[in-house]
Amino acid sequence: MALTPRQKQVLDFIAAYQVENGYSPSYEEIARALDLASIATVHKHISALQKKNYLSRGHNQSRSVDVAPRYLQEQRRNRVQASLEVPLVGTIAAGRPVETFDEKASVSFADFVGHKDTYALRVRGDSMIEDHICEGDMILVENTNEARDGDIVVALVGGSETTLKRFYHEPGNVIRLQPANSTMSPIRVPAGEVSVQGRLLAVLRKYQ
Amino acid sequence: MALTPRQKQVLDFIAAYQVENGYSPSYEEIARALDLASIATVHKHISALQKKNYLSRGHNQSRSVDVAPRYLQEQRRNRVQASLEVPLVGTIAAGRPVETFDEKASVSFADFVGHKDTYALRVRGDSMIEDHICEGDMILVENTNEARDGDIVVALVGGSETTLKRFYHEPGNVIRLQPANSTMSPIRVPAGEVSVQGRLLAVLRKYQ
DNA sequence: TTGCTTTTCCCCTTTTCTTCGCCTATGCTT
DNA sequence: AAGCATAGGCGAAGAAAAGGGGAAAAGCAA
Repeated sequence: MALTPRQKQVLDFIAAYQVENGYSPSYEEIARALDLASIATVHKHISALQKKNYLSRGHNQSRSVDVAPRYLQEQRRNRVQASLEVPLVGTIAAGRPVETFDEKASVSFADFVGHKDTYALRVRGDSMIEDHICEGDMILVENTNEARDGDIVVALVGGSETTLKRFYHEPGNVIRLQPANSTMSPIRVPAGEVSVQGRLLAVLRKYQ
Repeated sequence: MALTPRQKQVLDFIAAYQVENGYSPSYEEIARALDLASIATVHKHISALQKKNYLSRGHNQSRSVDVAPRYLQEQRRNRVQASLEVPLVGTIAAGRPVETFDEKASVSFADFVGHKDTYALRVRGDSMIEDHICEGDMILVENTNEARDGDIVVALVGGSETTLKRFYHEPGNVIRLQPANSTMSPIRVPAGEVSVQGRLLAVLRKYQ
C-alpha cells in the first residue's frame, strides 16, 4: 500500500495545512495548492489515500479529512539520523565480577523497537508496579489489535478509559484486565467492550 | 535464496529511494539508476526479488514495490540502519484516557544515551529489585569514576567483585553500597577499596 | 434558501507495468 | 565438446493504473 508521488504531495499539503491552521483544507484549497483545475481530481486522491489508510474523513462533512497516525509515524521514521549504538560488555550481578561475553557486541534502539508500527507512552500511576513498571517510565507499544493471554496491553475499555494491564480471556466471552498491584482489582468486561490498542514491547526508564 | 549482486543493487536502490522520497521508484527510474536500457530487465529483477521474498508489490500498480521486513532486518543486522524514533503520544494511567500531548514529541535512543561515554550491561540477580531493576534488564551505564550520594553505580569492590548498588559516603572515609532488597545487607568498605566503574543512566527492559 | 463543500458520472491523456521473443555470457553436468 | 540452467540484458506491443478535467447532483450549516 505504498503512496504515489502525487498522493504524497496531497498528504503532505494536508498535514502542513493542519499544522498551520488547526483545521483541514477544503478540496478547493487543495486543488489550488497543487495547481489542479478540478476538485474531482482532489476527491480521487483523497479517496485513494483513505483506501490506503493514510487519511480518515467523515462522509459529506466539510473539512473533515484528517491524516492518520500512520503518516506521522512514517514521517518521523524517515528522519535520517546517525545510528546510536552502545557496546554491550557483559552481565553484572551482586557479588560476581562482570562477565564479558562477545556474542552480541552492542545494543541499538532497533533492538527495542524492531517493529514498523510503534509508539511510546509515559506511564502514570502504580497499577503495574509489581511487574516493575513505574510512574514516569516510558513504554514502547506495538500498534496492534491482537493480544494473547498474559500479554501486557494498552486497552480501551468502554470507549473512554485507556489503561495498561495484563490481558486474559475468561469463560463466557469475558476479558480480564489484570493489574500488577495487589491493592487493585482486576477489570472484567464483555469482550465487545474492550479494544486492544497495543502490546507492550519494552520499558525504558531514565535516571537524572 | 541469496541475492545476486545485481539484485542487491536493485534492492538497495529501491530502499534508498523510498527513504529519500517517501514513495517507490518506477521501473523507468530504476533502469536509469542502474544504467539499464530496458525496463523489461528491471521487471525481471523485481520478479526475482519478489520470488525470494525480498520485495512485495501489487499487480499492475505503479510504484507499488515495497521492501519486505526481511530486508530491513538484514540491514539492521549490518548496522546500516539509521537510529529509530518513535512518536511519544501521551501518558497512560489506570482509569483515565490516554492524554495526548503535542503531536510533535518523539523518543529516540539519543534521549537515553546522550553524548556520553556509555556502555550496556545485562542485569543478573535481584539486588536492586525494590528499585524495580530486574533480572534480565539491560542497563545503560555512563563510563565515569565519579558518583554522588544516592546514585546507582557499577562498583568494583576489592578488585574482584563488580556490583550494581546505590552509592553513599559515610563518616570515617567509608563507602556504603546499598542494595535495594530488604533481604540483603549493605556493603561497607574503606573508600580506597571501592572504585566506581560507572553511573546508571537508564534501564531498558524488553518483552518477548 | 443560499452558499460552501463534497460526491458522482463520464470523459480524456500520460505514466507505468506486464508480457513476449530473442540475445549473450558463465558455470555446471554429462 | 555438447547440453543445459541461470543471470543479465534488449525492444516493442498491449493493458492497466495514475492523473487529470467539466458539469451537475447532493449534503450541510447558517
